[in-house]
Amino acid sequence: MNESRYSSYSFLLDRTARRVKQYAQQQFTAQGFNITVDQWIVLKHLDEYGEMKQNALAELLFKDNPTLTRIIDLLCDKKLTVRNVHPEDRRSFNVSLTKEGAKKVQQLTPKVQAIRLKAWEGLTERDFNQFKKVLDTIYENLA
Amino acid sequence: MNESRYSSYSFLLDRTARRVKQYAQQQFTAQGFNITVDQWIVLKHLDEYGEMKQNALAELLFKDNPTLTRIIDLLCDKKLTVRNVHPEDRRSFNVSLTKEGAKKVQQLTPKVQAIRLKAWEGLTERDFNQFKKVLDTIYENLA
DNA sequence: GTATAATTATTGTTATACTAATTATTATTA
DNA sequence: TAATAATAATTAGTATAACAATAATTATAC
Repeated sequence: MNESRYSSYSFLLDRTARRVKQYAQQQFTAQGFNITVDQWIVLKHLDEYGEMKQNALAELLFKDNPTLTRIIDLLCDKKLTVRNVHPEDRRSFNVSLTKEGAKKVQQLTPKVQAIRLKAWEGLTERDFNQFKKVLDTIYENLA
Repeated sequence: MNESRYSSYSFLLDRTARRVKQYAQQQFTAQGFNITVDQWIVLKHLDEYGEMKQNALAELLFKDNPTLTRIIDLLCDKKLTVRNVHPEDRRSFNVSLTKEGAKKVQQLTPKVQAIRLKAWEGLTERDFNQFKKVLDTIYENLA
C-alpha cells in the first residue's frame, strides 16, 4: 500500500462509522424508539442469544465490561432488561430481556432494518462481501 | 441487498472503527505522544491547511462545534495550538499551530503512518479502492 | 487448608459525540 | 435605524469508549 494514500482509510472509516451511528440515532429519536443505538444492539443480541453473563455479552459485542455495565444500567432503569444472580457464580449476573424488552425487540426489528438499509442504496452483494473482507482483515490485523 | 445480511454491516463497521482508534491510541500512549487520536487529527489538518476558523475546521473534520471546541481547549492547554481573534469577525477565532505544535506534527507524522499501516497488512491497493468506494457511498447515502 | 492468583462486575476519570440552550456578534429587514 | 434573524463559539447534560483501580468471589498453588 502507498503510505501517503492508505493513511486516509482511518479517517474515512471513523467518519463513516460516526455518520452511520448518527443517522440511526436520529431516526431512533424521530420515530420515538426511546433507546440509543448501543442499547438497541444489546437488546438485539440478548433476544438472539438468550440470557447470558455480562462478561459473555461484552465479548460478543466487543465492548469492555465498564461500558456494558453502564448500558445495562440504563436498560434496567427502562425495565427492558433484568440482572439475575447467577446460580453457579455469585460474582456474575445473568442478564435477560424483560417481557417488555422482548416486545420492544419484536416491534423495532423491521424498523431498524429499514433504517440500516438506507446506507446501502446503490451497493451490491459483491460490494458487501468485499467490504466485509476488508473490515474483518483490519480487525484481525489489530487483534 | 439481502436485508438479513446487510444488517451486520453497521455492527462490523462500528466494531472495526473502534478497534482502529483503540489500537492507534494505545500506540500513541505507549510511544509517549501525549495526545489523543482526535487531537492528532486536528493538528495534522491544521498543518496541512493552515490557520482557519473553528467553524471551517469542524466542517473539514466532520465534527460538530462543541466537540471541536473541547479538543481545541485541550490542545491550547498543551500549547500546541492558539486561538487568535479573527480580524473581520469578532465572533470567530482563527486557530493555528504554535511552533511547538508544528514541530510535533513533523516529529509524529512518520510514526503515525507506521501505526496506521499495521491495519493494512495483507490488503492491496484494489482493496483500498473498493473499501473507499463503499465508505464514500454509505456516507453520501446518509448525508 | 490457607495464601495467592484470577475473574466478575463496578466505580472513577478523561475524552469524544450529540442535542439543546446561551452569549456575543454580524446580517437582514421593516 | 431599530428590531429581528442568523451565525460562531461556548456551556450544559447525557451517552459511549477506554483505561485504571477496587470489591467480592472463585480458582489455584503450596
